Amino acid sequence: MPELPEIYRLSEQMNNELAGKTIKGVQVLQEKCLNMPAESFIKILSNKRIENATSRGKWIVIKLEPDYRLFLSLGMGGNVILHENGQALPDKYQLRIDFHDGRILTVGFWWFGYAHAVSEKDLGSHKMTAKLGLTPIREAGFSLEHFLGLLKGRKGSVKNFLLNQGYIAGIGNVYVQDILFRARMHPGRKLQTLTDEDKSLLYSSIMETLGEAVKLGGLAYEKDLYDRPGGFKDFLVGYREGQPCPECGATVEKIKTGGTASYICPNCQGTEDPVDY
Amino acid sequence: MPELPEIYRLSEQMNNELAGKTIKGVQVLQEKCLNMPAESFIKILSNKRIENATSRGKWIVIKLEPDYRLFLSLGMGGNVILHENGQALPDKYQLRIDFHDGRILTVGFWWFGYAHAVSEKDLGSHKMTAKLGLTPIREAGFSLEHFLGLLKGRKGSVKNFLLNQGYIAGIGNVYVQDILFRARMHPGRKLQTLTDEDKSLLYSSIMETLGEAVKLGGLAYEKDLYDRPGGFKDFLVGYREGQPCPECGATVEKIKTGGTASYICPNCQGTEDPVDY
DNA sequence: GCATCAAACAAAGA
DNA sequence: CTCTTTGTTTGATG
Repeated sequence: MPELPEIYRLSEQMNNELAGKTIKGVQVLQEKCLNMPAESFIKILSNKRIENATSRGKWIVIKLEPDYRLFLSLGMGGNVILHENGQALPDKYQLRIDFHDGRILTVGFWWFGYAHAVSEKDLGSHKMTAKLGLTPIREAGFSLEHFLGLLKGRKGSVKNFLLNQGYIAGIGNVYVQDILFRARMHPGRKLQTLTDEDKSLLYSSIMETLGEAVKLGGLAYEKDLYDRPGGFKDFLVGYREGQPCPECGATVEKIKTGGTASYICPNCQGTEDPVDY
Repeated sequence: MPELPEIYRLSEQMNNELAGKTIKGVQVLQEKCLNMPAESFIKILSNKRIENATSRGKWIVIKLEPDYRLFLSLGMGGNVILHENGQALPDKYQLRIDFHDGRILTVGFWWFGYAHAVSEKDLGSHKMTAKLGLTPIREAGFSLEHFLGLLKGRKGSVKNFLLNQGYIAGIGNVYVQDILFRARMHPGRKLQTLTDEDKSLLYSSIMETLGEAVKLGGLAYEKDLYDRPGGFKDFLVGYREGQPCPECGATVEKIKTGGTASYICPNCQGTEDPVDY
């Protein structure tokens, strides 16, 4: 489950290593992760020069000259690894891209991922990326003002809001746990009950949680372009079921919130709302 | 997504089979589809004699003697099946009603459905059924005059009007497609732009589309009380994206109209209004 | 009061 | 650990 920090790191590394390089060949081992037949996909990528690599939310975006973008999503988990000339490849991967300098990029995911090639003129109709919100940390436009605007008149629970990629791109069920804890909010807290102070606090929680994770290079159990782990491993409450809350010592609980699991301190986050999931 | 024709057929079959029968026992497998605790629900239904079964819009209405009604809604899809003595039951269902003659009724839905028991004196406060409009075909009161009265002074799009159960009960996102095509109207067409002729045409389209579907026993992919499919499968434009319009041969398009999808012939229905969804 | 919009709801399938 | 799709109802907002 790579989220914003992991994808950010990968895209930065890819930009450093691959900008200016030209694709020599492409091998597709799982056609259904594409948005077109493998043949067309290979034809589009082959001999294209990479202009740059960046990210939007949980998507890696690779600009191919002159007018295509390659969107990569690792779905619920996976990796993108750059292999030096002669270095062994992983046992399993879905996509392999060879460069003229002999280096090889492999893209693998263990459940569902996508590799979509989209022309500039079709960007608007690429459903999965056309309507993404801004990416915190990465895009300066994600300001407190912007955030308050997003919340205006919005209903539903704060957790569903944070996970909705159309509002904010890049938060998944991992980082959302600590964001909510930092803001001392129950995941089921209704947006309409948030005070201005709550909203500012939530904004800072997002920026701090993601900012720190980006600085640390993402999660310790996710790998970067060089197959090295990140440095973020000390969750506040996320995935710490049964362990003490770092703030008050109460036991962290795992609860079901709609379709997803949530980890909360029932003391610090539990008093807010009469919402029973 | 059973709509008027499917629900009509089911209620007729239930009336034929179950009127006069007495409920022996009730099993609730999903309490949240009820409007009360399972215990109360079971107590109300048990040993009640069924007076008759009928339908209103998308609701099956079962009258229990002396003063209760059981309302069933199948939500986005489901089935009501009557099992003869000893016949195997489905793998999954939410509600099971046993009769003294050994037959068993199972009610199952794959998303959200309701089984609400309401006393005669509380009918007015049962929000989901209290303010339903008339049911075309089933209720003779749904005349051209009545229909014109409904439209008087009303604003908004013709599709939203047709789907509003408070005006007309029983039309959903399936049948509305062909009703609009038959009337040669774009779903976003504003009611205020309709001429008298348009309104009559729309009325006939409703009566013809639903009338034919009722005659054919509803949709071919929905099952009746005996687990048999209906005979309606030849949509004019509904769910025929990419196929030729039966009238002019133009390619049927799938478009977003507010929250729902619409299937239209851009040639036959597209010229009417400058409404862009 | 009415039209519009967004959200919730469950589960499967990618 | 993901995201989309599906149809209906409801509750907030203008």
